Amino acid sequence: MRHWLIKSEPDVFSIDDLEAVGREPWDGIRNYQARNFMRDDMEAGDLAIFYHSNAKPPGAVGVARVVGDAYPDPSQFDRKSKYYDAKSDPDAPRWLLRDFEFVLKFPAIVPLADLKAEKALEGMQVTQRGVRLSIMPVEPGHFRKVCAMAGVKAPKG
DNA sequence: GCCAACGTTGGC
DNA sequence: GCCAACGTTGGC
Repeated sequence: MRHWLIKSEPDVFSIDDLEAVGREPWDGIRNYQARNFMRDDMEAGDLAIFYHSNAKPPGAVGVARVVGDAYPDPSQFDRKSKYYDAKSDPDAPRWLLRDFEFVLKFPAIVPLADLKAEKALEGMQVTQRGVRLSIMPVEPGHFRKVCAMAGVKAPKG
């Protein structure tokens, strides 16, 4: 099983929103690297740290799980969507996504500043300057460490 | 709101 | 296929 980190702006879709709906298609990803992770490298059951970006403070707020297989992001064909992509061919969709389900919410946010300050998380991508991917892989040890910092037991895949 | 960093686009 | 211009991300 692999581990991931998924970013979301809480004003748009927060960990509380995921808890409320239970399961959510991760639509609107328009970056090829992030798409490739979802399409090629994720498997059902993989766990992801849910991260709030553009928040005060930004940081890790919970855990989600990959559900099911990759499939075309419907918003790319929706003319009214801000994610509409006129260049995507319905016969060969450019953007694929996965669904994520709620696993747990941390008792309190683990702020980015704390992640950066933690020696054991050295090299974790989200703490590195200039890394703007909205989906990125996380090492198993880093995943467990973030859960420990949050005061929760790392869930099993 | 600023701006550094990075990805994408498009002219050539 | 280079690279300048532009748009976006996201911390601060």
